Amino acid sequence: MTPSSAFGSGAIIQQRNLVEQVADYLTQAIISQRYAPGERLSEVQLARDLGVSRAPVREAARLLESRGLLVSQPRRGFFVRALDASELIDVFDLRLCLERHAMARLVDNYDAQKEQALRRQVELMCEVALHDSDSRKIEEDLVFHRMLIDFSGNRRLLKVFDDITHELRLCIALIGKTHAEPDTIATCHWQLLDALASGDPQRCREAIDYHIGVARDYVVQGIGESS
Amino acid sequence: MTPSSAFGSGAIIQQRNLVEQVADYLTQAIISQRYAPGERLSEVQLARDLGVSRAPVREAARLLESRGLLVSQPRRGFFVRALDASELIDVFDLRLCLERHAMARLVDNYDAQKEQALRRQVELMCEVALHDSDSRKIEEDLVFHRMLIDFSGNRRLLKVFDDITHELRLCIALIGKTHAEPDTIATCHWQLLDALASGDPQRCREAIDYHIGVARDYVVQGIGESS
DNA sequence: CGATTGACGACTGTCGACAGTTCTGGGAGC
DNA sequence: GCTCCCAGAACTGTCGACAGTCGTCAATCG
Repeated sequence: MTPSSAFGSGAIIQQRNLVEQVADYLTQAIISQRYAPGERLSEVQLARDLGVSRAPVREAARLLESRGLLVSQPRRGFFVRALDASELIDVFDLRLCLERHAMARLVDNYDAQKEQALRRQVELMCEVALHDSDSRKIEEDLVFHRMLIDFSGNRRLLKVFDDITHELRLCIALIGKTHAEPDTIATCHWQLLDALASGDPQRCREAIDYHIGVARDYVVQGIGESS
Repeated sequence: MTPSSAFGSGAIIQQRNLVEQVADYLTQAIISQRYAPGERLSEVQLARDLGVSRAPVREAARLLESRGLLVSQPRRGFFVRALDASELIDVFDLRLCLERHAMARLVDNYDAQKEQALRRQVELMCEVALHDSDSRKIEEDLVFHRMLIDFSGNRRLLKVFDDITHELRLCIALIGKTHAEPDTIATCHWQLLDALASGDPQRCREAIDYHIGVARDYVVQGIGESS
């Protein structure tokens, strides 16, 4: 958690995996919109700024490309991913696809331990919603949904979710709006837990459809306004 | 430098993207099991064999890692992905998740053009099933399912499918069994088309559940035998 | 005055090299 | 004979350099 000012201006970084560090730096820079959508990134410039060579920069950029934060054009380099409304809808539709499936699998092997873990996370989210920053709220929300998918038991599903998580953060950052009010968040997520506890697949599906639908409409509306 | 003849039919390396070529070579080598599951790949060795430097080999390996054909361990290098039964089930469960969603979306905007394209593909598959090689059959089957997802209209969904396609090929190769008989293939896929034509979401869901379920059981049974 | 072209600069794709780490095989010790 | 340890080999992570390509902008031509 040390705010590596070493990354600020040409300082030398060592010790840990350079690729990982560069990837983290780039991810943060893109999410926080220090790089504008569509902006071209120069490998040489980046390498100079970070005090490393081009090799780790290239690898990190490829990694972020696979995560959907960058796009590459042959012989032209990397560009910051620019999401239009249509792509945004697709991302949330994919998210709905994943979470719907996870809920269906989860309701079949739901137990007290999982319920307690999820319940504690929602409580944490409610707490965070009152006091902390927007980004913290978003992170805790993502943690909840990641748990949902993790508990479904399909690791491959989780991997896909982890990938789109980065895109989701970008989406949320792009529209620049906070999540809804604390009580709204609470209500939405308690509904999910109630549905799971009921053991009724149909009810689970309706709950998650509503939940992701609300989030999607919220984001789509937001991008409509900001563009 | 040394225009190695290691590339299939002595093709010249220059001209096209080296990374892409190395990735294709590696993909083929892994799918065709010229590299055993779990086998370690040496960057230096590969670069020497292909007559290129390590840089494109590394990038290609990273690409295949993101596609699930290789796994990397820090400071130890790349290893050919070894799939156990559990991971295999997860992959097919993810596939079910994607295709189920695609069917649900597709049935809402189904039209004559899409129906005709799908119908033609099934006819091609029946034709191929009679005369061609196993790999060709598998490829045409994947083309059909890719069309299904493409027609659903969600490009992001398609990207995930394209990713797991490589894993699917690996799964199928690992169990070393052919697809079922031609008439079975035909029946299964006509059922999907019939369900779509009926416009009934429930029927679509049952059809795709059955279809992928059969494929999954087939592969899981296969890997149980081979291991 | 507008379109074309050619030179300049910047950048990507690719290469070989070096340092530190991991693996391997043989010898010493028990 | 078996185990442990150490030296050499091999490998990955990282670096700087070079060549070919792409974009830019100004000079030239119609």
